[in-house]
Amino acid sequence: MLLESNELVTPQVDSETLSEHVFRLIQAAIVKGEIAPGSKISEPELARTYGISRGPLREAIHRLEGQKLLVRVPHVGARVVSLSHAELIELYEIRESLEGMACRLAAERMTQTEIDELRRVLELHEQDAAFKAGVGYYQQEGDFDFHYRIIQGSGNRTLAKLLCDELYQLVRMYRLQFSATPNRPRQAFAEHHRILDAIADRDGELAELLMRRHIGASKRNIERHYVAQNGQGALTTPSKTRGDS
Amino acid sequence: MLLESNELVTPQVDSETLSEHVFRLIQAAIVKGEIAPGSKISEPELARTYGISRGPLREAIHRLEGQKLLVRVPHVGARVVSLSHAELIELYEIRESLEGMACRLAAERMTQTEIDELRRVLELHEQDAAFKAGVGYYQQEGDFDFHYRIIQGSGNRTLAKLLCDELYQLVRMYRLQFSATPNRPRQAFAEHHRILDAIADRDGELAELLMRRHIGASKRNIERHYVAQNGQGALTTPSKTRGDS
DNA sequence: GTTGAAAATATTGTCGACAATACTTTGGTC
DNA sequence: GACCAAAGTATTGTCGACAATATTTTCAAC
Repeated sequence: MLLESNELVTPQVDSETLSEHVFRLIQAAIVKGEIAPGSKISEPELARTYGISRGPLREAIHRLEGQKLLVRVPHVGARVVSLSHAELIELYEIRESLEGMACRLAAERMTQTEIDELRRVLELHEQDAAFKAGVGYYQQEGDFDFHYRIIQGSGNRTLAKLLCDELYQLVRMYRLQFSATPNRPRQAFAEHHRILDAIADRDGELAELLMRRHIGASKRNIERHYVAQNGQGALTTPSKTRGDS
Repeated sequence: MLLESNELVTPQVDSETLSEHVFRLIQAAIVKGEIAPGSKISEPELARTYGISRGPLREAIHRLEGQKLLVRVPHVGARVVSLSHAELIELYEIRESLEGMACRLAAERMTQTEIDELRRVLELHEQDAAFKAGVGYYQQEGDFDFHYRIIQGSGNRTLAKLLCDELYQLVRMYRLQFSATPNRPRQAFAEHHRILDAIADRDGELAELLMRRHIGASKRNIERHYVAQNGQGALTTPSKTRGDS
């Protein structure tokens, strides 16, 4: 009840709509795990928390539902999504397909300077990865994310919006859990490098193939984690800020 | 069997939420072209039209925005989306990728009875296509749609929801315009047949390849239409049933 | 006649209150 | 003690009204 970690009450830019503002706030809270997966969304409580009325809040909730971050049941309420193992795999199959296509297009359409920048991003990662030597190489935010740059480089803005603005919110929710696999970071880095080479060669077909294998490897990595850890059922809280009952 | 075709005006099943109801109503109206692409959505007017208050209507609008059927500008209002030529092509690139993946998965996972049913659907289409002999072969709704069946057969429910419940609304909006291309129907039918054969052979790789080429052909068909018709700019109202050429 | 500013109008954004539905608690019966 | 029913409580769904912002109209000046 007394969790007052909110520096968020002040809508500094008031040109922005309240609904829009609270939409992004809740979105971030869900992705970061501050609101536990599967937990119920109480409209009166959230309205009090953010100091707004239920009107704009409900509009935000409906948008969040569209982004698949919430699941709503009429007359009952909304819960934060909690992907089952199967659903997470399904999500990765979609990524495999979509990012494969993005990578092919990027190989065909990226400018030379964009490719050079991408190489620099990878070098940056290498230094960072060299530090941690095995653990924690995982995609930074925005421009520093290898995948993000390629998707943008595809030139397909609709695809980019779909991947970066929508599906990736879900992906990020569950990414942290599996980042600490022994060899995976090094391997992922090597795969990134080979993808970049294919793009630099303007070999769209190969670039797509490599990207699909890259994401397929991540998928298998998740599957391995799954059989290792718990037997079945839904995945539980990726970052437990608090226990819920 | 007497059936009522006017379940629109009266929300007989009041277990359904008003917002949900009007959401589907407006969605259908947009897809059918009853509300012209690019036209402004007036909240007071729509509220009067459907006999509801602005609250639920706004919630529906926010969901529609998430489905990319509306474009909203804060403090200004919402307009029905009007895809530019480039955006329509981008949409088909996404379909190419996603339905290709779906087709591969379907080849691997569909049951034998599902495959048999799919063959029967195609035979049904052949009879119908034989009638019209060249024009008008274009995907029926739901279970009778070849693509729909394959997507469902992929076993990836997340993918199926994304394709059938969301992207396809947009696709349907613009599908009618290009249905009357001379040879395309026959060719499309032949392509469907080859895809089915690949699925029956359990050849996922080939099935994916063929599906991608199939949708790629549709894409090129659209591109051809575009250069033939108008020089540039956004596509205009697909609503009118009569084909203008 | 055109341009620009200011008033008037309309539309969107937000709120609090009420109705309808789901959930919880209470109490009674077997 | 367990199970079921009814009252009570809480939450979601809907509404009408008001505030804030955009758009249109009016009208004066050049």
